[in-house]
Amino acid sequence: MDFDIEQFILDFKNNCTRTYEKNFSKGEVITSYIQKRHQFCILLDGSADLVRYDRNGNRIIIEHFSKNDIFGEVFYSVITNNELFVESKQQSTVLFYSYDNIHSKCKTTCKFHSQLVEHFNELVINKIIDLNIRIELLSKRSIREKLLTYFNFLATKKFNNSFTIPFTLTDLADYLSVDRSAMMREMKLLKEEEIIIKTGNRITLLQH
Amino acid sequence: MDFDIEQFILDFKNNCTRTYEKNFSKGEVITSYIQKRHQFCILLDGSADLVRYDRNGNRIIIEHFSKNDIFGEVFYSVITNNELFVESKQQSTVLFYSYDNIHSKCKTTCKFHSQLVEHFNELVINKIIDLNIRIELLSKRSIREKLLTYFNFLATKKFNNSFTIPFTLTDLADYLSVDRSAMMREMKLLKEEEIIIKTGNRITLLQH
DNA sequence: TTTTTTCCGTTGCAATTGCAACTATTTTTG
DNA sequence: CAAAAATAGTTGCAATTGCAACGGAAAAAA
Repeated sequence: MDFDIEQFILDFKNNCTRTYEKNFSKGEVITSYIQKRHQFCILLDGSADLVRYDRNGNRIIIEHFSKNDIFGEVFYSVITNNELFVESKQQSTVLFYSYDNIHSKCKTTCKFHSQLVEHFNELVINKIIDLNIRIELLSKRSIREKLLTYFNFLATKKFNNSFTIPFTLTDLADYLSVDRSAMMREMKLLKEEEIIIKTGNRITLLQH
Repeated sequence: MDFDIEQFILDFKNNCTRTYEKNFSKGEVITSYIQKRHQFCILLDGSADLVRYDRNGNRIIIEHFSKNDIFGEVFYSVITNNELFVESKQQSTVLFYSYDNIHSKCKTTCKFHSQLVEHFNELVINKIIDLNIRIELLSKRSIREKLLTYFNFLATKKFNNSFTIPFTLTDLADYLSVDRSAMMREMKLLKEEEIIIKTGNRITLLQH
């Protein structure tokens, strides 16, 4: 993101009358995308997942949100038959913002809203990048490839071959859309073949 | 799309000096997303696929484009390690447009460019919807589910239980990221179990 | 600090899938 | 039109994966 998101949020909280803050504890549903709410949310603190449950009861994690991430139905409108939820993964604080039309400026002199209109494209394009990463992961044909692609992605992001998985392993399986036990089996093999070192959620990628 | 894309393209071709048209025959690469080109393309006629080849030589079809679809690296920037290509699937005509900064208006009185800035959000949000559909498909755990989800999607789009697959079956397998022969086997089972009727590329979904 | 719940780690087994290797059919091209 | 290329359709077999069902460790709640 090219602009200062921290300052952006501060301006937002101080200047916009259409916002409110709310706390959520672990497991609570922050919002759902069943009908249009003309609202979006900024995660001020904590973490949350965008999830879907399909007819077979499988849970799919579409995206993982952490501090300062923005989510709202503008990014997901008219997608699927299934219902989408954002679930809090821990004690989280969320800033809600309601709008009539996201692309038109507030009548009032709301500094935040002008900034929003200005930077909306950036926000959206960041979403697109996230979605494309997810497609790349899901399009891999084996669990091994999915894991290694994801690990490589995390390593690149951190500029380090050691990193911490931002999910529980159970959630990682849902994110990669594979069976958890099968994923654990594959991780075990990756360890045995000395392709990775794994200590809990900390992974080190070894050069082959 | 809320605005008249046909009129939009017409204005574009007639008024903007930064455009040129080019024809492509089947199999030709229209553009690649290896480096930034500050350019995007409108498919005036024909069809094309956005594809990626991974290290194992698997081809993955990310998106399928038909008449009037817009594509360009603004939608895919900074995604992956792999190279992305747009390949023409048949005799196609493409309108190229180069820009310095997609969000700033032309210095000249280019009607097209103002329209573009105005409608860019819509275009991008349509992209997001496509990407989400693809994620939904890829996140299904079995070939059967992927096929049925895709078929349901096509049926919904056409308001009809009968529809034509806009891919060759070989390409459909790449789009769903599954082995072609395994997909064919699954289709055969779906026919035998009288869940679908299949005549070439024409599918009818039967109510269970 | 117990108790409860969630998460991790494992394994046998059956089902699904990918791979390879064909033939048949359709489409394209010289 | 004939030859070549692409696509469709099959099948056996091996590898991978999902499912189910555990026990143990860790984290959260009481």
